[in-house]
Amino acid sequence: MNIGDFARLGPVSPRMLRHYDQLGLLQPEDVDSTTGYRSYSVRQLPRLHRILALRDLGIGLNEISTVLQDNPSVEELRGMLRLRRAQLEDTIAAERDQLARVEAHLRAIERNIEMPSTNVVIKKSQPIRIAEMFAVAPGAGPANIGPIFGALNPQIIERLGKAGLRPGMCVGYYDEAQDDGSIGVHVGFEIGDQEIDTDDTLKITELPVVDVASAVYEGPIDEISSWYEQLYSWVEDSGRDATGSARELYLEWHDDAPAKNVTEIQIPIS
Amino acid sequence: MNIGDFARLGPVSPRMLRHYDQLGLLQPEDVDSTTGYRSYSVRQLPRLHRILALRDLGIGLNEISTVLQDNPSVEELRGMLRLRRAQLEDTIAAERDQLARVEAHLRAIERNIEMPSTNVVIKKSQPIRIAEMFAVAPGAGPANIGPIFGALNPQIIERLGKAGLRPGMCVGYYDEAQDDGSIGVHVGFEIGDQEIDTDDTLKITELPVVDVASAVYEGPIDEISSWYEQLYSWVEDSGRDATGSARELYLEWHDDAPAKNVTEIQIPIS
DNA sequence: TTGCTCCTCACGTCACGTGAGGTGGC
DNA sequence: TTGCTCCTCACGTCACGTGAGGTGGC
Repeated sequence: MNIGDFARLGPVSPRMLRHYDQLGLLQPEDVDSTTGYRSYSVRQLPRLHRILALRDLGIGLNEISTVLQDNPSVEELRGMLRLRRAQLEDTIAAERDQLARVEAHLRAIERNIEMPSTNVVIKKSQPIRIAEMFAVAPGAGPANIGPIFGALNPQIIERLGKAGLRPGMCVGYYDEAQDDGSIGVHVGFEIGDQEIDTDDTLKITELPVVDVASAVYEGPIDEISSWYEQLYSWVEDSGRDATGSARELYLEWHDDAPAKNVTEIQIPIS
Repeated sequence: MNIGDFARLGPVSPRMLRHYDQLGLLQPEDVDSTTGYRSYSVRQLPRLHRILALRDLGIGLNEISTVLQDNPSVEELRGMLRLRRAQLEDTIAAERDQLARVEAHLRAIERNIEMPSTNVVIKKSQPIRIAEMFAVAPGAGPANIGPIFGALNPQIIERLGKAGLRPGMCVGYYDEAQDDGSIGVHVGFEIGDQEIDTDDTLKITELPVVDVASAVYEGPIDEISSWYEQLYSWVEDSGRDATGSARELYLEWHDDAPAKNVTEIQIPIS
C-alpha cells in the first residue's frame, strides 16, 4: 500500500505521514531502497489512529511518541491525560480572563474619550529608592496637591544638593484619604544607591515592587485628575481591586512647557 | 535614553524593543549612525503601553500595527476588539470540547481494557462504491451475522467474476435493529468506478461521507461484538450521538489466519 | 584592563502546508 | 507522450528567547 492509499485511510495527508516517519512516530513497513517509495500495511492503521486520537486531545507529537514507545503502560497514559487536563483547565481559565479584559476594553470605549483604555498596562512597578518629604493636603485634586509639590520640591533639592547628591526623577505617592478628605502626600526624588543623612523631615524610602495598573499621561499636570478617575474605573471594570497608595512618576518635566510633561500614574492592584 | 533604560520602564526586554523596531511598530527616536545604538524618549512610552495592552488581549503584532498606523480610529479599534472577542469565544469553546474528550478518555481508562480508547478516531468516512447483496439476520452478534456473510460473499464474488469485475475490499453495513431484534445486513465489495448490471439481488450503493467514530480491530471477527459495545459507550460518554447504520470495513482478510484480520468499525455520529 | 551595555545575525519553537525541482510507472 | 504519484529539500508560520561573536564607553 503506497503512502497515498494509506493516507486516505487515515485520513491524513501524505505530508503528515512523512512527518511522522521522520519523527520515528510511525515508520513505513518498507521503503524501496532505489525509489525511496514508502509502503504501509493496514496493520499500521491502529497505530496511526492512536496518534490521531492523542493529537486530537492537544497532546504534542513528542509526548505521543513517549507513550507509544514499546510499553504503552496504562499508568503512563493516564498520567499524560491528567497532565493535559490540568493544562487545558489553565489555558481555558487564562483565556476567560483575557476575554473579560477584551470586554472591559469594549465597555471602556463606550464610556471615555480622553484616556484611551489601550493606554493602560498591568505591570510590576519598578523598585525605586527615593529621598522624600511629607505633608498633608486638605483634599484631592491639583488645587490641593500642587502647592505641596511647590513647597517641598525646592527643600528636597536643596538638601540633596548640600549633601552632594544628584537627584533623579521626581516621584509622588499618596496615602489613602482620611475621613475628613485630607490626604498624606509624599514627594521625593530618586537617589539610586546614594546615601544621605535622614531626619524628621527627610526620609529614605524604597517603594515596593507591586502589581500596578499604569497609564502614561502627556500634558499639563492640572488635567491629571480626570485620568485618575478613568484609571480607577477601568481597574474596577476589569474585575480587579485598587489597593494601597497610588504613585506618580514625573518621567519628564518642563517648567516652561507643561504640554510636554510626561507623567506615569500607577495604581496598585491586587 | 538607551534601550535598556527604556526597556526597564516598559517593562519589556530589549529584544522585544528591537523586534518592534524591526516590524516598524515602535521605532527609536534616534539611531546612532556609527554605533547603531538606539535611543528612545519617554514620550514613546504611551505607544509602547498601547502595544503591550493590545498584545495582552492576544492581538497579533501585525494587527496592532494596523490599528496604531496614523489614524487610530475608534471604530477600527472597536472592530478589532469584537473580532478578538469572537475568536476567543471560539477557541474557548473548542478547548472545552477538547477537555470533555480528555475526560471521556480518562473515564474510559477506568472501564475497559480490551479496546484502548486511544484507538478511536473521529473522522469522515471515505466515499465507497460497492456492489452489495442484502439479507436479514435474526439478531446481532457473530452467530447471527457470520452465516450471512458466509452465504452472500461467494454469490457476490461469482457475479462480479462473471461480469469481469475485480472486487476490492469487502464492506458490511447494518440497518438499525427492528423491534423483534432482527437486523438488515448489507454485504458488498468495493468496485471503484467499474460498472455492472444490477437486479433485485445485486445492487450498487455509494456509501455516503459522514462523520464516524472509527476503531480498527485486529483479530478474529467473532470477538468483534465487545468492541462494538465499547465503541458505542465511548461515543455516548464523549457526549455524542450514534446515529444511522454502522459499517465494517474488512481491511485485511485471511481465511486461514483469523488472528491477522484487520477490521475497521465505523459508527456514524451526529 | 575589567564589567556592562549595546550591536547584528541566526537558530529554535510546533506541526505541518505549500511550492520547487525532479523521478518512476501506466 | 501525458497525467498521476512519489521523492527530497526548504521556506513560512508567531513572537520572541537565547546564544555567538564582536564593539563602545567608564
